Amino acid sequence: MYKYAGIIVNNASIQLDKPFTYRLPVSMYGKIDIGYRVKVPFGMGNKKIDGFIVELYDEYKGTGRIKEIAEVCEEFPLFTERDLILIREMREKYLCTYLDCIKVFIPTGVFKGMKNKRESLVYCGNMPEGKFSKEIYKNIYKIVKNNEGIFTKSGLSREFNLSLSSINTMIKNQILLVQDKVINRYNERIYAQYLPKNLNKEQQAAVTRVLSSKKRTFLLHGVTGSGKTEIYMHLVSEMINQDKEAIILVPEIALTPQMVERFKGRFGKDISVFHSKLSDGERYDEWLRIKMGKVKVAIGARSAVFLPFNNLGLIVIDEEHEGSYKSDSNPKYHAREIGELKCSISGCKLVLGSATPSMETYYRSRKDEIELITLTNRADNAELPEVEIVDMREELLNNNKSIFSKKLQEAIEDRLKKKEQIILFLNRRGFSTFVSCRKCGYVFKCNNCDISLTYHSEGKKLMCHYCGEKQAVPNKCTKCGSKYVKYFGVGTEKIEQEIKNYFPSARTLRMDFDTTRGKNSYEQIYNTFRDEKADILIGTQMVAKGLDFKNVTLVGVIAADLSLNLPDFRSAERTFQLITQVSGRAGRGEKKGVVVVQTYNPENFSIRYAASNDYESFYTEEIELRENMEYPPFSDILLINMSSKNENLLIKSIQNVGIFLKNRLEENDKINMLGPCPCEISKIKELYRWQIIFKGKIDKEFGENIRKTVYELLKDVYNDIRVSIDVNPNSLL
DNA sequence: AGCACGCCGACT
DNA sequence: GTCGGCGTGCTC
Repeated sequence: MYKYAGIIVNNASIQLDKPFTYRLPVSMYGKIDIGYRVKVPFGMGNKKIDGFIVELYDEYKGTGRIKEIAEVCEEFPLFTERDLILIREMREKYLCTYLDCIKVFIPTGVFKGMKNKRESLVYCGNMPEGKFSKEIYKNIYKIVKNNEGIFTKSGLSREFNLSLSSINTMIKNQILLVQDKVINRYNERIYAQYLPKNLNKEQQAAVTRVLSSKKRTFLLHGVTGSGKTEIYMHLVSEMINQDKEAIILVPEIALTPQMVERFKGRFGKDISVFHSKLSDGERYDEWLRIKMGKVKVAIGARSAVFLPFNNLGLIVIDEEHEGSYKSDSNPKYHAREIGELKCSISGCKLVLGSATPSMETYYRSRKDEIELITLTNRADNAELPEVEIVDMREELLNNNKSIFSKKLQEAIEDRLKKKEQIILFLNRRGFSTFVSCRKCGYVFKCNNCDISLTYHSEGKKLMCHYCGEKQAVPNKCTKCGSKYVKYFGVGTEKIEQEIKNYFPSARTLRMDFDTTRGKNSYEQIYNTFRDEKADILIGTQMVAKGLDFKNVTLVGVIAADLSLNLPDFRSAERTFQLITQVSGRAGRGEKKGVVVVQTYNPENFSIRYAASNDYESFYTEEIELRENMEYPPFSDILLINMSSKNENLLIKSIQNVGIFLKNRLEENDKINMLGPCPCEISKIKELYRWQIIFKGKIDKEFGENIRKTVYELLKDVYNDIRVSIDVNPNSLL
């Protein structure tokens, strides 16, 4: 019989990141287990705080004084022993605390004392006799009889226009009864059915391979439009047949309405949808529904990978190359890595899908750690679009100073005439992306960040895209006072204006961060374009993902180089992915699509191979670069980022850390240290930013060492300096 | 992270 | 002689 428990207390301090031993009161013997939440007295004041049970033992051999657990919070554990394995792994891998890792398994509602929502529903009681035989009471009774247990008192009075006081009188005399019932906060809408489609041979083969192979992880590499969603759905159906459960991860649930609609339409009440707009209560209810085994399938963004299924058979990660699968707050996990860990712990399967797999994943499929399944055809035999690269330097030589090449202009005109639709992609919002003085060259910068300001024509303000600060439009240079302030660089707002100049009759829609801020604005834009009430959709990344419009036959990439020139080792990969993804929006119906890619680097390999839809060649060239430079997948990167409002203190502190770690690294020739140096973006929201990068084989021992050293060295300046440690970060900016 | 303890200066 | 400033160190 367990008499003692190791408990992680709910306190975010790293110094408390270890189990504390508590005694179980006799009344709790045999009643609690790993994963239970309890209240424990903690500290000198014995304040009651939350704790989570991570260990259980029969006797206590230590010497310190021991306190007793005060109470158990829920009658069920919040995480399982299997989850605990994952919690331990995550803590070591991502260099964070137990508590960070525990919290991802638990909906926030639990900590706010969230309970099941109950409502008092009205039922019929004794027959209305005596003074209740009056018509108004009989009428109420009849209505309740027809709607027993459906409405609350106020609901009845509202829906049927009944007198609330009459209802109350009837309740008092037990003509009507009231009973508490747990209700689900989640609104159970019925969705248009989405029936299974017949799979083509390739799709069928993919399903069979996933189900029959002994391997656990699969990469479904299929061209855009190859029908990966339908494969996922067949796999999920098969799981349900086997009485197993499935999780579908999508990059950003708000941007994949089609995928969500299809899954809802197919799996109806068996599916749970997690999106960021759910309230704490709704989230808690859905979480509980899954825990109680009432739901078979969940679809959601990266955190859905932690949902408490009991008999998980399948995890699908769609568009696995997407950056949003990496968390940027602690634990800084990657959903793909969690998926794999989960699969090895519980024996389920992991299917990664992408038209443009990440270098890491494809590399591993080449080494046969992952089973590669390739889909070469579009599902309903639609042809891949034809892609043309336009050299914008030549446009300039031919005296075309517009942002549209001649080719693109002609193509737009042609589609407008044919009443076909167009998507124009530019990975930058706003009107002009920087404002500069022509006399002295001064570039207008944000006061709080090391970022040049973007001019927004809506609102006529200069805006910082990092902190959101707005400045009035300047009429003279802040530095030299000259009046020659000019606007440079093109954003989506400018494209929209230029389209209006060139094609005044065209109906345009803009889809970017600025136009999708409202609650349903994304859906509105999406529906308007789908219903063909607009001709041209202009947008940022948002238009590159998942959109499936049959009438789009032209996609224009306004400036393919933008993502290429970022000082980040993933910029070529990102460029290839973006161009491929956005090109895939063209020609999804019966008509063939055309893509025009405008660039100043037409010979760049990522642009060239994206245009020829040649993933293999892109991979071959890029992987060689990665190997030469020792970047992932040939190494790990550990990023220590420190920031502070106090620049001097920051530099002093990080240099101190740097010297210490450099000395410690001398005996290790497998790891390189870069820095300390200022980050590429050296200031954000008044915080100066510096970083140290480690490149090499980062094992758990080395990671733990770094973590301890950094926190130890910084403990005196902890209030003034923020530290972030990120293993394999998304970017190094 | 909190919170109590403790050791100094300004005040009734 | 007391109130309260925040530096220090511990939390099963």
